[in-house]
Amino acid sequence: MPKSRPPTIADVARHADVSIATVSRVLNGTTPVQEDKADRVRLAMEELQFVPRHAARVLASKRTNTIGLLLPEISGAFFSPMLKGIEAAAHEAGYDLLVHSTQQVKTARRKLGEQNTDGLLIFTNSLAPEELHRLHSFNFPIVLLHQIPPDSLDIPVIAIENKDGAAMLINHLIEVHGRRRIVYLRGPEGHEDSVWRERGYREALEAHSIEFDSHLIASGGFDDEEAFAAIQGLLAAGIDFDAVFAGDDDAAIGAMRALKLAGHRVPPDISVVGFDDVPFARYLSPALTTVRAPIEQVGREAVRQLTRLMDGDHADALTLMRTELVIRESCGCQVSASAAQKEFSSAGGETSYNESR
Amino acid sequence: MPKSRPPTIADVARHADVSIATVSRVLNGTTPVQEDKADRVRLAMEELQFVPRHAARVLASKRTNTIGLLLPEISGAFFSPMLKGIEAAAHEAGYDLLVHSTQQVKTARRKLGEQNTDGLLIFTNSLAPEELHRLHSFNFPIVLLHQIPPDSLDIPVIAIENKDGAAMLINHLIEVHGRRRIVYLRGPEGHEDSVWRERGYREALEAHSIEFDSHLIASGGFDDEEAFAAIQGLLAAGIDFDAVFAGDDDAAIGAMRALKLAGHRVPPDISVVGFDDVPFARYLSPALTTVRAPIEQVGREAVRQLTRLMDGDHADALTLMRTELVIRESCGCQVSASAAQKEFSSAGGETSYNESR
DNA sequence: ACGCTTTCTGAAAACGTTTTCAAACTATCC
DNA sequence: GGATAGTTTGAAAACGTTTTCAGAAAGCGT
Repeated sequence: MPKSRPPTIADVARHADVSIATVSRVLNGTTPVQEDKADRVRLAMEELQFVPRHAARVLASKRTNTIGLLLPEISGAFFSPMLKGIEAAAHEAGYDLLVHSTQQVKTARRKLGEQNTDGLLIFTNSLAPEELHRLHSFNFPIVLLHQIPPDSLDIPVIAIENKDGAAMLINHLIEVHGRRRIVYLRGPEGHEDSVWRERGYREALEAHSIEFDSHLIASGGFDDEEAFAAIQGLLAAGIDFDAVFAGDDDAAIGAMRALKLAGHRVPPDISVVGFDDVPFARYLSPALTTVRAPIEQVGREAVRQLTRLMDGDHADALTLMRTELVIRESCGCQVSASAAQKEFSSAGGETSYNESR
Repeated sequence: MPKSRPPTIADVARHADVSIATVSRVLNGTTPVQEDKADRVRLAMEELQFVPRHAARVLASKRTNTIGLLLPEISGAFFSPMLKGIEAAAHEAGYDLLVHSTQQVKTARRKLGEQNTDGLLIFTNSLAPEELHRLHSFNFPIVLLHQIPPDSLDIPVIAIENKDGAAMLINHLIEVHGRRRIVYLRGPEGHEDSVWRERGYREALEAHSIEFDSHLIASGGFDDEEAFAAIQGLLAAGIDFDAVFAGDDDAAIGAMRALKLAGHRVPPDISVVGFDDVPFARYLSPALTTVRAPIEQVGREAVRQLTRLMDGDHADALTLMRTELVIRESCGCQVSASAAQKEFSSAGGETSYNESR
């Protein structure tokens, strides 16, 4: 007997001498089935190595059991923990994960939208607003990451405390290290995180009666090369500054590099701080002072809200994840030996430090 | 007229006054259709905002247009470029990407295997050998990443030149820096990359008539914490060594940290080298000497081989990606200003350096 | 005009599940 | 003992495409 085609539910039914409906029921546990029959079915499935055909289930049940993830691009140290959180949470909730990086928005629309996914996780800038409108118009489950919905659509959002985080950083630079001319390196065009961080930056300046100086703003693109170039530009233009708040940790690297190359000492001459606390931040030298964003948690939380939506429940309109100041050395602090030891041996919080000036 | 349910191909057919078969044909371009009819169909699709239902297509056509990616876990700096390459290549080839991290192998089997995916990309250790056997037994398209198939099954493999890379590194440590007692930090249990790197390590020692000493082998787990602990263990045990070949860059970080904490200077006292050249490697201090693995390329190549297989063509049994020695400072070399400059301003190759001893 | 290809087209049969509906049993209660 | 309520069950109808098959229309050489 040639094992020609993979077994279907009908084969299982025949083999167990029940109807296909019964097989389906033990498969899904939708309706009780007599124990002996159920056992026969399970045995048959095992023997035939039956694997349900996903497409058929989807077609019949109208549930895809899949969630889609839309991203503008996969890159940076930021991405990995994020995906890890999303994948783990999706898995736990019983969903598959379809990943789409949308250099070209068009194709994404066709494949992930509506019919082919039970819900969508959408990262900043990865979908055009009109498409968002369309999906939202028929209540398709969506959760936005790091992006407030356009036109105040009521789509749930997961974001981090950018403004507060930035303000903590700037306050520290001003209050502890006496910095007053602090450069801010913006992130990519239209990136919301960057906008909020700038807002925190400005508010912190204002709270200390330091006038905002637009010469101190440059574009670092959340990218090491771009930040490098930006700082070189500032230096070449003769702009005077004593600290750099890089848009994120990647940009901080570029900034430090440019400063060192130009002969400036970081931090005694110029402080540099980042944002995110990606894994390598603590290993730079000087170790990077930054703000810790709970990236993996953001991913998990996004899935949690999305599953609520998919279950027909109500999701929180806005989930703002707490950020936490992480003092290391690049701001000018000297981390005490014990604190360093503590950070090094466990990945725990690091709050104890000594001021250097 | 209440817009109750999403439009189907039948609605489009009615709207354009053709049969559903014709709609299907213009959708897929399988058979020529008269221009005017085709236009009517396209118009109707546009007006009705028709989106083909993936599940129905899959069911009818028996092609899922999806490839699955199986990983043991999502983590480390290594992962991001890899996924980037895979996603991009899959996208270009017209496939969707389903990502599964397989802490629990069972579920993965059900959802990704055979029927629900056109092909599978399988990363080291993420699938049990018997399952591999089963899939292979009916010619299911599979490509293995960083893992030689068990029992010499003829499943295509993408791997990197681990042995040569490791040997280059060790040769450099011996020949240029006169190191002779070189620690090797193994990766996770059963990780093939680690095995090959160790082989390169041993061969390089042998080529220089240095006897292999098992005391110099420890387990670093491709992980910064584990490597940290391993080096501390070695130090505590009073093992004498003058260099550390960490299993990968993450482990190198941990090693450097442990050494510094114990008061050893890296590199004058002890050289440390890594493997992979993840993005942050150049930013450590001392900047990490390592071997560059073309991670993103590995991902792209894997997809390329897999698509061949899925098209029924023959794939290359083994694709070995070249690795490249990247000399920086942690081995003891002093990168010249111009070389550093070059590396810093472009991400290009960095081969020029000065020896320090 | 007449057959003979060639090109397009529509009806209808898959594809493999879930779900609805009603029927067939089994208890349970008076 | 009979009626009623509650379980389990199977037949058959979706689900929305692709694909096969045969027929209609159109071109073309004579």
